[in-house]
Amino acid sequence: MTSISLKDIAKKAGVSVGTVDRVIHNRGNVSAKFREKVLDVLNEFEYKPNLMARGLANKKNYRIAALIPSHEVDPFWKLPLQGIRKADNHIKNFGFKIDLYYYQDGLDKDLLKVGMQIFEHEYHALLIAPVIKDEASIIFTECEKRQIPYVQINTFINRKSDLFLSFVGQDSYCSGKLAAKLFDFGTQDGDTLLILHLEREVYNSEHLIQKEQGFRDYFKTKNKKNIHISQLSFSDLESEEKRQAFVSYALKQHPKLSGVFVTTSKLHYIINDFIDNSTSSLNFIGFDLLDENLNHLSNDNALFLINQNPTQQGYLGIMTLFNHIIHNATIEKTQHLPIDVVMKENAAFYMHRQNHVVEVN
Amino acid sequence: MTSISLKDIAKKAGVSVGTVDRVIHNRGNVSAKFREKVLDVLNEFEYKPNLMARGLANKKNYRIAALIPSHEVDPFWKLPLQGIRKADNHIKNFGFKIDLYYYQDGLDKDLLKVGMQIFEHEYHALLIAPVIKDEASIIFTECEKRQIPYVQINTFINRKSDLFLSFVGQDSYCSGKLAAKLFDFGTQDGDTLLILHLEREVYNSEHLIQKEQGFRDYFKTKNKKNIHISQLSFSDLESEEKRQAFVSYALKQHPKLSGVFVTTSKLHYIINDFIDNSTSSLNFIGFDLLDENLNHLSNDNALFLINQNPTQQGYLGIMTLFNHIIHNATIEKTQHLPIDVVMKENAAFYMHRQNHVVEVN
DNA sequence: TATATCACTGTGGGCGCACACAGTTATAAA
DNA sequence: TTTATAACTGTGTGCGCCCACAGTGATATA
Repeated sequence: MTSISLKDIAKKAGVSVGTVDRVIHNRGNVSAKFREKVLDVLNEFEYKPNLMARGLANKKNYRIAALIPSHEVDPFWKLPLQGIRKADNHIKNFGFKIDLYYYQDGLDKDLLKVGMQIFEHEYHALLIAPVIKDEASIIFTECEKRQIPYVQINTFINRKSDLFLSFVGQDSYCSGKLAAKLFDFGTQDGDTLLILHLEREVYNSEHLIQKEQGFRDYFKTKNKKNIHISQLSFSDLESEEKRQAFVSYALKQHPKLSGVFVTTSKLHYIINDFIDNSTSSLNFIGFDLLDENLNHLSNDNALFLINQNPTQQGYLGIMTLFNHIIHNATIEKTQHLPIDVVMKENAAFYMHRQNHVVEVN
Repeated sequence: MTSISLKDIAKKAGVSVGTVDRVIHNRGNVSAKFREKVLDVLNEFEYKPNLMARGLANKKNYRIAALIPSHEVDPFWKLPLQGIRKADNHIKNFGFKIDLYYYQDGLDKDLLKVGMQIFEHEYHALLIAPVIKDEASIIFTECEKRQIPYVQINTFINRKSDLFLSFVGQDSYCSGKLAAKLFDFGTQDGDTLLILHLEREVYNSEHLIQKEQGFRDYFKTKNKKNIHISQLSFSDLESEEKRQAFVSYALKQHPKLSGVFVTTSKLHYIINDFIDNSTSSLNFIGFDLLDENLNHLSNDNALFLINQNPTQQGYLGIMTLFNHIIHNATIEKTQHLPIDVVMKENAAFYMHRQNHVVEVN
């Protein structure tokens, strides 16, 4: 009934627990004969260490660095941070310590600068949101040189190294497709749909490109309603004047506009400008359950928000590192989170979702 | 840095660990003076027991009974079962053992008969899917007499007892509203929408009533498109002849029918009959990610499936009992799971969702 | 032969907690 | 006063594991 213990293994193999321990941890100093014997018994009885006992005895400390954009610049990053904190709580009693590093997204070279500080300390693993590809790549190279395993969240940047354990995030292409399908369902013949990137350097942001591609591809395969797709970029969100100018321009350019697909969490910046300036009614699809966006949901303005599960991204990212370190588990290189379709009617259920787990403390 | 231990508390309170232990577990035999002192120190330092040490030391065994409909009758119940199994894995090293009891839904009094078998053994808690209200109520009464705490999943039956810890499931009313909103988005002026209950004794199934009510209430508050709502029930799903007859009748009755809302997971039984017999194109909304339903999603037929998160229901239900027993945690009486809107484009992400947790073994 | 070195193996303490049991004091009864 | 009883309080053991350290032989060196 009760699972097999180290001592049991030792007895069955005719050695002491110390020897079994040495075999399990590859500490050496074990004769080939015994080593083999122990390995056999270990296998035969499918020995699984008792993690509670291990955790108790093992005073080893594992340190993880987490590098994400500051939530003071973009409130979106509060959510992954929450997930990281939750994971921290769940694993801290196994001797894990997470240090947070924030970089200013938008401030030139800040990802790189803050990232390099990490290497001034000894870390066993790194969680990173590699928003800026070029700078992140330098960090990755450094990790690989120092043999530090890492997990990417939110943004995927391909690396060949074994130290790149996993990407945790959304499937951007699919989310674009999904947005298109929703609009297709609720749009009249001959209408125009606008893809709106509210970021600089779109060409350098793989996930935005993917979303647009998915959106376009959907209508490439089926477009019975003869819907017209357009695309614009704009990033001076803080200036009301410029926003207004941009929106009037966009509306003038697209007289039959019926829907706007904003590819980031920044729909809330500009939705009112569209509503105020448009003569006809518009549908909106944006991303992420920020308070700012949710307000518009309850106002019946934005029809759909696509939830990228950012909190889960942080949580899963850390847990992936934990499982790698503790269990040496094999891990999927890509861990896609669900693409939740959120409307006024079901938003509440996505807000304070619990992670019911075995709480250790 | 490292969290505070029993011994620390003992020292600070000027007593031995035994006394602190007695206070914590309310074992009595502690003078009022010391009891208060220890309680103060406990509070001041926010003592949290180390669950690893506790788990190691505590050889106590907890037994949980789980009573759900057999998945041989309705494949839906495979999903909650999966969740229960997963939870079992996560907590078995804390000395928890789950025994499964299956009853035949539809077989008269079987819930009651199988349920009463549970009381032939000693259980610390019960998880139950109380599909049949009258029979389940007798089980609840027995639990209350024997002081066995229980959690309901899937179906909610209100009880005043403190032993009724929580209901884990969907908010049926909201899911009805959500279905209405989706149809509203994609429906033309003057169309008809049909609410379809594919069950017997609808009047006795609270969750079906709730779904219908939510659906109707949505259009009560806003019906700019002047959409007509109708309702039908049908349950002879195995007979092709009767299905055909029913569907022709339904279509004839509703010439402007554009959408069908099936309130259970049984959309797959009847969707083809509708498609084959209808001259115009129809939209469908149903429940649950059964393989049978998913096939239709990928065929572009059923537009939306609402996911009730049945696997999570099983998982959360067990974890709720676990947390109650181990942490004596206060628990929300109602734990609503998200109402996921599932389309062809995001279905895959809901299929094999992981629960990343601290795996103890 | 005595001694140092090496390769290996077993032993024991301790992680934080639960619980049985032994020890201590106060109170009531003889 | 002595004894029995009750009301406390402290001590010690073990859960399964990790790891430092103390052995034990065998072989090489002085």
